[in-house]
Amino acid sequence: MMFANPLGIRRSALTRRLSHYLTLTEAEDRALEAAEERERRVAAGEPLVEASQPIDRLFVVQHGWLHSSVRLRDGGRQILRFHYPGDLIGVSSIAWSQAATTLTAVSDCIVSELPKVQLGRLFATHGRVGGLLYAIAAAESVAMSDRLTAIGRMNAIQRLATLLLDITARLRVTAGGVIDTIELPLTQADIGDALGLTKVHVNRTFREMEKRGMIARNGRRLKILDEPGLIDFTGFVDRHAVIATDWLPPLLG
Amino acid sequence: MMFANPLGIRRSALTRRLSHYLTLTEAEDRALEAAEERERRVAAGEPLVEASQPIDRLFVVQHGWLHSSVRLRDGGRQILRFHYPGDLIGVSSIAWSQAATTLTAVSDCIVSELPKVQLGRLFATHGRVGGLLYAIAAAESVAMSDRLTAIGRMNAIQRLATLLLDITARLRVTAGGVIDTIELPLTQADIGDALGLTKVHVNRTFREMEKRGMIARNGRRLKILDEPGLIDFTGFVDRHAVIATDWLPPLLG
DNA sequence: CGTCCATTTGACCAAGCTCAACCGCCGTGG
DNA sequence: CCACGGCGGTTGAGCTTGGTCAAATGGACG
Repeated sequence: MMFANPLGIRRSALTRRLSHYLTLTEAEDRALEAAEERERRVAAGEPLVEASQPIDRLFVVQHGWLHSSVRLRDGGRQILRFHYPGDLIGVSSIAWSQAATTLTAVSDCIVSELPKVQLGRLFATHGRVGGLLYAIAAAESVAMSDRLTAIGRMNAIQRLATLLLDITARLRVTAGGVIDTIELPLTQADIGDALGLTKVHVNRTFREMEKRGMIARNGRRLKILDEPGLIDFTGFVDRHAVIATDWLPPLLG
Repeated sequence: MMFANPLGIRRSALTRRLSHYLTLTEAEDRALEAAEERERRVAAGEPLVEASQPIDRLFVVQHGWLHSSVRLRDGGRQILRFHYPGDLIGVSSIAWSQAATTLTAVSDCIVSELPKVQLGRLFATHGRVGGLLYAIAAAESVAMSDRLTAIGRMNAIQRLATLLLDITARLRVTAGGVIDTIELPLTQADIGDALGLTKVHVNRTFREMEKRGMIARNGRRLKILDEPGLIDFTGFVDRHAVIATDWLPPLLG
């Protein structure tokens, strides 16, 4: 838990995110907060969990960015997803007792621990919350399908454009307001590993997008100049803004 | 439900698959069977659901193969996943009220319908089953990460090899026994759309694998000649064989 | 026997990769 | 205070993998 919690004040980023989608009962809120244990800090670039390491807990991102990745035999790397505040991460360890992916901090991070056993308890006693977690997992799975589609069937410019649009859309969920400028803590090598491109080609693609007036860069600050145009160009769909919860049953007694 | 169910006889493929991972109580078993509604047949090549079509239910594959895919602006297609008996599909409709992907029968199929509302009820009343569904979703998400990695960072031979290994591994869950020969109902164009390759290059890659003695083909019957070799060659990991359930709480009451 | 569709093959093309060098910024140590 | 080293970004030259276009083959089925 974050600490003794007079409802509404300084809750876990997970609880805050969930109540963004669904009004939680006091009991559900308390159960969620109680499931989380001590916090950990991870400095930018440091690993939180290494692939194939035994693990019995998940993590909730409270602050900062991380990514999950895998290393290949030949030294290559694929970045699978980025994780933002409010995300429940390390989910692959639910299905097995070892981590399937490496979790690495992109910026300085704060995460809190959520033991699998606590999650199991949560599913058993607050099934509605379980259902909501399932829905969020489904949405994230679709977001990953979008990345798969981009890598499988789009050229470099479209891949990069969808990534930038996706990051912006996800940040808006947490930040609330209207954002069109983002501070990218990623290196071009990171972006390449996420998009299935080399860092050299990521660089050329960035410059090409600038030349075409799609984006403007200033250091790692990046501004999307024509978002509707990019959305049309890539067929991007925002998977983060809304999630249906109408199918969850009304509160039990 | 399939029909009135004296436990153990002719249950839904979903119930059978779940009990492969976890011993279900009689109540859980009954609730699962009751959640499913009428069955539908879909002929090979026919769509079951079209992307962006409004939908309020999921489907359980009872028999046959399907795939989920998206179409691109330029006419291209990306196949995201294949679905086999025992799979709960159309999960993207949980997060929204319309389908995110198109579901198409690869072979002649039987599916049964599972309304979202029933799923919600299942989560609320049988949280342990909800947790198991969550674990399976997590495993499938990792399997999709593997495909992402293959498309993003591997060459054509490795991509095709991992796909063949993955299909074989998944079929073993349902079929039980030791399989090294599979009947592929997919065209080479389908395989290309799943791997981010053109059908022409899929063909060349198949021939190259034959030439190297990795596989043997006879019509659409395909035999993997050196499975350990291929596993080593690709770094393949079987994501289907086992799923941890130890974190789920013991039965309530 | 003809039609349709999947598979196969060839010739040529191009997006993105590799290798290599260079730049610019920043933190560190002398 | 400045020199040095390292990392990320930038750019060029040449190459490779896989794409494109087009045509031929072959099997299944009415």
